[in-house]
Amino acid sequence: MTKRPTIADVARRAGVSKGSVSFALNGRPGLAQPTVDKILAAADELGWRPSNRARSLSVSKAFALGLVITRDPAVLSSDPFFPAFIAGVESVLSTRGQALVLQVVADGSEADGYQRLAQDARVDGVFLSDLRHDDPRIDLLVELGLPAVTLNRPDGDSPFPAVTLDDRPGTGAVVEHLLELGHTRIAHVAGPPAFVHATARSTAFVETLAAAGLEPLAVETGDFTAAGGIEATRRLLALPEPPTAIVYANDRMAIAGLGAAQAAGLTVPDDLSIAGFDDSELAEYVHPGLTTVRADPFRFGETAAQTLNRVVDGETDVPDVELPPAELVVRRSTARLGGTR
Amino acid sequence: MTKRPTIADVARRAGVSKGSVSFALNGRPGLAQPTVDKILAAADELGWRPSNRARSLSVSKAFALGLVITRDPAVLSSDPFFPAFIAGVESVLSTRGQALVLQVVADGSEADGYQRLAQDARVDGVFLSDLRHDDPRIDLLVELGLPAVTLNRPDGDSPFPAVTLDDRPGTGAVVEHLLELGHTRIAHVAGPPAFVHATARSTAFVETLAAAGLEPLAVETGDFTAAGGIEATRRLLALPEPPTAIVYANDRMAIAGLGAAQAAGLTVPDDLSIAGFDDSELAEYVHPGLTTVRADPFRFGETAAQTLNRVVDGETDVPDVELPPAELVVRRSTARLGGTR
DNA sequence: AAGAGCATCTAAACCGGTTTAAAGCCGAGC
DNA sequence: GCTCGGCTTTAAACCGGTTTAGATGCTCTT
Repeated sequence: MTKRPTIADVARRAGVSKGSVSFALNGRPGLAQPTVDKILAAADELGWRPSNRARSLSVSKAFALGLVITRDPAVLSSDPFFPAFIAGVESVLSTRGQALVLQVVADGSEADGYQRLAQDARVDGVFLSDLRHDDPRIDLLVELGLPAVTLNRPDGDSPFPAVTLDDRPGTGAVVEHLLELGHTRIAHVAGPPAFVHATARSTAFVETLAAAGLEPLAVETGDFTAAGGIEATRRLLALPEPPTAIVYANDRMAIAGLGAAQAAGLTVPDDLSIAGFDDSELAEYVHPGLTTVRADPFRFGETAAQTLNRVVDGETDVPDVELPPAELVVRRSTARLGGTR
Repeated sequence: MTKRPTIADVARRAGVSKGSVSFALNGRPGLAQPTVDKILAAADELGWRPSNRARSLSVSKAFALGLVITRDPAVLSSDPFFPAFIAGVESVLSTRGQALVLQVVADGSEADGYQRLAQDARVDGVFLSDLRHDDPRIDLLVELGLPAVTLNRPDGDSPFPAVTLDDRPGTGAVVEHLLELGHTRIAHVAGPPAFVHATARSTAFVETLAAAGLEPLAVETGDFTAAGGIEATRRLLALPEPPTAIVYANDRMAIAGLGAAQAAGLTVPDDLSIAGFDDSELAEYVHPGLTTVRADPFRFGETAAQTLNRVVDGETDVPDVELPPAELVVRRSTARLGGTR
């Protein structure tokens, strides 16, 4: 823990000027090869690593990306998406010497989070997750001049590239799977309609049914939490003509719904088929195993980080990236109506 | 998005020197009150906020704290601890203008994470989570000269303050609860013995039974994941004399175990009582609701951040902080042996 | 009236890099 | 022999703050 060497130490040792060291390190042309070798050797011997702080100041970059998440349990909490997404992001950042700065903000005040990250100039760009319809954060970020990448495509104009993963094929596959099993009274527990991914899932639900000439038995709006899943399920089961199958917009609501159905004396899947979305860890292990839809949040994070870095690096017209759609995972929670399958 | 004002702009506007502005901002003595007012007014009019980067460089501080987590699903994934913990940490940092830097590293190479944070001088201190017995990270951090706070108390010597939350009373309460319900054949599914909190829970389990003159029916080692919970549960149920109650070291394993028991044709709690640890979101909503133990990870994060900041601020001999122990939450997954309760 | 003492403020160095303008050196060309 | 131009290299400015040494001006002693 003696003081770390500075660029001046390296310069002195190599017998050159600070500027030359900087040039050598950054691979700038204009230095003779022997000089470069000499400098790099000296740097190596001293174990010198350029100071991020000094670099930050002189090149006006933070060498960090930011993620703002709300404290809202509907978004954060035990959502399986974020941990894996973050891991994917990190896998890219660590190779580039960048850091990930996390901002957790109170419900509804996400704007403050971006404001802080921008004002403090902590990051060079941010991930825009849990995109909403007419998301005000887009204009905010434009105003703040903070580069961004959106997770999913916003409905309005956006100057930022989008990394998208189409939820609709997965949801459609769930519905078709249920149709094949003979279900016709199918209900949906959606997420809050403010979220783009929530409505993508619910419209896919409705449209797939429509393509088969059917109408949804009911669409209840949940809030992606387990508690919301319970509530919505109870309402559905209390209908005069209850559904024989329920498609949930995420696993948390589905697992909670499974519990509610069992608590109401129903047997899943004999009396009621249940499907989720996310393929969270527990989906495989509850009883019965939950039929669900699996995406790849790690890759989502990876791709989002790469894309964001392209715009941070000054590239213009960075194209959107479309990830392979989520796919159906069939387990025991869905079965032919009224019997073992 | 015009360029942000610098301290020189403020100085010019207030008709003073840069130094004076710095003094005024930091509340240093030696400036006449009217001058201070004048400076602050000028800063306000310009909307000036001192640059973190410049400050970082000159005072040699990062104004950020770091958290390293492994990509290992046993630690991360849908663990309900981290999201809430992080939210608690943030609640402290945001008031001090600090940022939280996250490092996600591959399994087993946590050391690299701290190394990187230290070498890049990204943070002023780190949280040491998922403490292990004889945790090598402590010596590493000492060597790196990076301040830290440990979550739970390490067994060896440690120069860092510890924020602790005693898991033993909670686990003990679970066992006593089961004893009161008449159980005597009680098994435990522990976490990996390398973790301090895993062994704390299992020794509390064993000791509480011992105090009642009983021995554990069996102690299986899980890995805190749902898959591990399933495995351990199957082994226990396959015993010639299977347990009538199982105490799991966390909710994920418990919920998975619940599924395994149901899949094996058992009715919980009639045939088997099950208890978890964490009170994760789903615990309340699975069927039957999971008896578990509730801690307060948000407060844990808050306290850890405050404590770490004290050492970062240069305070010596920062005392350990003991949080109120986790408490028992009784739900329907535990019942009197062989009957409705 | 001069020096001491104090409160107030400023100039300049400093943190550790990057970048620009210019200087030094070399052989080629006339 | 001298100038020119290209290749290397350096000195110094710069990023935007903090901090220290010292300048300034004022009152108070004596």
